[in-house]
Amino acid sequence: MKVSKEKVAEHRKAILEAAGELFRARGFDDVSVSDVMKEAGLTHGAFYGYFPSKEALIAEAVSAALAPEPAKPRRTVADFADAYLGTRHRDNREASCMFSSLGTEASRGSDELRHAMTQSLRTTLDRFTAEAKGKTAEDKRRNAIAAWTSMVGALVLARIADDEDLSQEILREARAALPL
Amino acid sequence: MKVSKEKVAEHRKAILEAAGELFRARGFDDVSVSDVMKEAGLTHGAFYGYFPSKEALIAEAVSAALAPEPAKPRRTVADFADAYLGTRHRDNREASCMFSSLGTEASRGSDELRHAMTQSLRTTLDRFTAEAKGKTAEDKRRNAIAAWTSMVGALVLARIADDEDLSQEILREARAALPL
DNA sequence: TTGTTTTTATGATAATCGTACTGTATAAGT
DNA sequence: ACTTATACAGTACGATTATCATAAAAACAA
Repeated sequence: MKVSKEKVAEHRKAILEAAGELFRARGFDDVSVSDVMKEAGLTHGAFYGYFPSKEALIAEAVSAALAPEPAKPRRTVADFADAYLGTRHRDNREASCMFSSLGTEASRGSDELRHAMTQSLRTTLDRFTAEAKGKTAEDKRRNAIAAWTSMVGALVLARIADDEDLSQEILREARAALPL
Repeated sequence: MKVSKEKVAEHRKAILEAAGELFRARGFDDVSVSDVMKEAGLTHGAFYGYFPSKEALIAEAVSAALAPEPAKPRRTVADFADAYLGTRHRDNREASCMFSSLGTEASRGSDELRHAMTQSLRTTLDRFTAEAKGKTAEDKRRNAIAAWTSMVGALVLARIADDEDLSQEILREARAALPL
């Protein structure tokens, strides 16, 4: 049956949100279109009225999840790093950073997906550069790159480690070493 | 037909090598058992005489690829870092580091897979600690963690970036900032 | 050497699952 | 009242994992 334009907009948003969370929690390949639609409260068949393919959904869902929320109060990079390298963020995969949850898969993804992530990468590095340690602009930029690469790598490694002590050590020491 | 014991050992090794390369190049989910067997020069049906399941293959293939080759001459960590953060390594996925090529997928993998990678992680951190900057043992360990997390993160991000300049900048600056 | 047993590779097949498409009922929008 | 657009259920098609019967060669014993 036909639904109102508001409902259509809600459904589209629900699909994107469900996809963003499920992909981060389980990866692109282990989440089916049917899983996403179920999570969004719709049936499988309705999907192709919203997106032409799963690949298109992936690109859009990641873009949507990377877009900064306008209402969000601006934190300092140091506060952001504390939260990023915390066990809460490590364990909350469905709401976590795209780079650390889907980074290696994304590098093999579509051009659209990689482009969206590259844009976000630039934004993050610029923000980090403004608050990084260093006297010259070059030093700040270098430290921003060192900080962001270490944060992403630390979260990836902390999630692989099957030893809680080692996992926490990685998060803690990576945080302490950040040139912020 | 039956084959000689030597052939069986060769076939097993070929399957593990093919799997290791294909998984790194394309990810666990986009490589089928049939793909692996074709690459190994065998047919699909023979697979289950060697491994009980694809999941078992993943764990063994990753373990095999992580095991250090005995014949390999020992490089310094600094030399290793130069090669690790080079474009050659970035572009040679099938022979590259497991953490940077399959890290986010591995974190969602089987216990066996994560355990094998954790062991390798420990070994790498110990090796880095011995050559890291720092006066105290704590400083060295912290810098080893900072270095390894940054290296893995840098390679992941450099592979996502769809802009060659940005990708190279990440590799170059991450290398320059390493506390080695 | 010769016959027997054991083991492996093959090709076919079963069972399952995923993506994408389609017809129909139904409700919104005009 | 009429047109349009959407959700649903069902289906087609292909791909994937795993199993099996058969053929064939190695391993072994006499």
